[in-house]
Amino acid sequence: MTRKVQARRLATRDRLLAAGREIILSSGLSGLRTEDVVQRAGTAKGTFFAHFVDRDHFLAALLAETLGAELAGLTAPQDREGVMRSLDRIYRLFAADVETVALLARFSGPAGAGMGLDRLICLVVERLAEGVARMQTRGEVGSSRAPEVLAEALMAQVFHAAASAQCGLHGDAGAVRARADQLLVDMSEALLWPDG
Amino acid sequence: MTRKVQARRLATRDRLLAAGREIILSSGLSGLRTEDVVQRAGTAKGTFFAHFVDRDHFLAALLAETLGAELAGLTAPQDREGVMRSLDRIYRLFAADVETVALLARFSGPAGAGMGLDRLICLVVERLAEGVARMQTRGEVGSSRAPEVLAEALMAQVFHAAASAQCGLHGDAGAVRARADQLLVDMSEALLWPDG
DNA sequence: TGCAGAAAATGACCATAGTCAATAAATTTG
DNA sequence: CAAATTTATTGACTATGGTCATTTTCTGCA
Repeated sequence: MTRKVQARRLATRDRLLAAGREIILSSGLSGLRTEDVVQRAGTAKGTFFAHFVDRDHFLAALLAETLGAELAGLTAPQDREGVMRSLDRIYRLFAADVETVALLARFSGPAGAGMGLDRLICLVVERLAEGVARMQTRGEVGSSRAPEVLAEALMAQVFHAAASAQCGLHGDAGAVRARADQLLVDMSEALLWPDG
Repeated sequence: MTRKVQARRLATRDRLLAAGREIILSSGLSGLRTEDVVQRAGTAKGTFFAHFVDRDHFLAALLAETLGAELAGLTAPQDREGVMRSLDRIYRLFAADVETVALLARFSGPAGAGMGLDRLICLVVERLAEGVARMQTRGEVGSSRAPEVLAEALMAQVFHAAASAQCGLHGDAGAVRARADQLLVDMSEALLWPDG
């Protein structure tokens, strides 16, 4: 017989996540080691993996928290400038860390691992689609394509720009970043305003 | 004083790569363990890391070989159908394996790690740009955006579709894959032919 | 209340990527 | 050619993610 989840389990999970949050604050996503997490949370190693299938799923849960908080106030963009502002905001969050890019690549697709990150991305796409749809009715964006398709295509540009921004870990990082910034603008505009 | 690279070193490198190739053939990218590689190549563990900064760089080198061979015959697409054929071909290669997607996310940007994979992607983008430029002169694609931008945006769609296709490791894999396939078509067409 | 069984937690243990001081093999130089 | 120097290789060692049989704690029920 399957019994209900005990409060103890939820408390443990929360302690693990809280520990992870603290560690990330000081060491970043890449600097998080499971050993540190369980020590800080006061649990055994095995407990960690009884709650999260692997380190990446744990990080994804934390990332979803962070991004969720940052993107909570995201509203459907109203105009050209609004779209570019929104995209840039999301892009900056995504490009913050190499691990962020890797986690998004692994978990952000449709039917993701269901740990929150995928749902968060879906939500962002929906917001963008709302904005696009509204602009389509106003004739500011071509109407021959579904707003959902355009919105997802925009997200693809954001992902790609974020990945590009992180690829240049050697060489002139500033130049690579600048190129990625510009790339996002150009690609997104090409998608929504193909005629200028 | 800096002396030239010894033939011995190149031979060792080749043995490592050859070993990796064989292993991948039977076990796939994900199944490759460095221990197996060095054993098969008849070298020590340390030698492996004296040649490749980490496992991923090694895999990237091998992946570049494979993709390079597969994409050697890629020509600039001539028309609408040609573009979609090319994109689909690249997409299928990228979506072949979870590790492939991860490696591309890490190494394929501009100023990548310089181990061949990044150059390969640049080459593919150039080919696409050629095709796009030719179609622009014929008026089959809008001319207000640089062909390089459009080409890179197309690659972003391919990356995203490939990532999406791999996200659904649980659930109905076939349905997830089908969705990713369609997504690529829709997003790419929206980019090049916004008016239908 | 106490017992059967399920859920949760444990930590010793394993797998594997990656390091580095030591050694061997080339190459230059006098 | 022998010593000096640089390049290449080695393998024992570390770091860390992840497993699993065992133990502990909780829950429902007679």
